[in-house]
Amino acid sequence: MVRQKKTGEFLTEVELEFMNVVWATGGGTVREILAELNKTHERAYTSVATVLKIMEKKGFLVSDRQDRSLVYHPAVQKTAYQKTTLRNLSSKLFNDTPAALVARLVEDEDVTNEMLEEIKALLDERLGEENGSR
Amino acid sequence: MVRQKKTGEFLTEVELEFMNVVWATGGGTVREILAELNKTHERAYTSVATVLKIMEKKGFLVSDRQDRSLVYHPAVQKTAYQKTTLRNLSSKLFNDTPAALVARLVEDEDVTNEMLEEIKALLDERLGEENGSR
DNA sequence: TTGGACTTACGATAAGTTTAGTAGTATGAC
DNA sequence: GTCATACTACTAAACTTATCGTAAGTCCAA
Repeated sequence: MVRQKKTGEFLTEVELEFMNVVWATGGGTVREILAELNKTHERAYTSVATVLKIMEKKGFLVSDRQDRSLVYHPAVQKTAYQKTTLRNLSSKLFNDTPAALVARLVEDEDVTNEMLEEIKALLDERLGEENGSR
Repeated sequence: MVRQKKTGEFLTEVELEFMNVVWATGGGTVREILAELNKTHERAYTSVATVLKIMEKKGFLVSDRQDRSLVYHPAVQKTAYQKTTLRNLSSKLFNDTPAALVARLVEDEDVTNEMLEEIKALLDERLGEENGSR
């Protein structure tokens, strides 16, 4: 039987690595993105160029031409992607209950009390906001 | 160049679907797992058998033989897998700051105030626990 | 003006994913 | 004993991912 996986909804491992660079820097030429990536992991120029092209086709990047070079920019905001990813994770692995997700996060010994307080502050902020607005 | 992706650390889309059945039921024969899966998505018997075998090789499942049939069981607890997944997500997409993750979660309009209160309660529980224990 | 340097486009390759067919083996009914 | 049944093992096909090489075009300098 023929497959037909709906592709491109989420970033692959490598694509995410690329995207993090683009998000952090705001984008740039293949050469510039390559330079940034190679700080942690050597890759050939053409490898980077190919992946960037694929990412554009998938809608994660846009490009415009400056001189002879393509300049890539994010087409999706990091916050938006974080949101869809969390929503997906919540639905696929946490039964659509975000509280369960946070519960697991909170269980992690490596999460410090400071972090927890920080998280609590965020919740209070949102809760207070809601009450104040109605 | 040869690729050598470190495979099997995380479940694929389909594997996660399978694993959710195994976690929910505690496991069973290919026939039983197939029956459960086919409630939402028709698949051939051999497709299911193949994926289960791969998952065993990857270490997500164990099997023992009962009569002629293989009976599969989870080799990894759901909570443990949730934890590694969250840790990975936090590191790759949230700069290793779980608070940022929760911030994005809390922003989601579909997360109700009840859920938020529930989350807050979890935090208080863990924070109180820590204080009491030292 | 020609040759190097740089660029993108395209193709190749190897491995992983997802689906399912076929073969071979064992069991139980008749 | 033989035949249908049911199971696993093996194979394969189509597609995605990740890597990189080669070709072809453009531009600048000697």
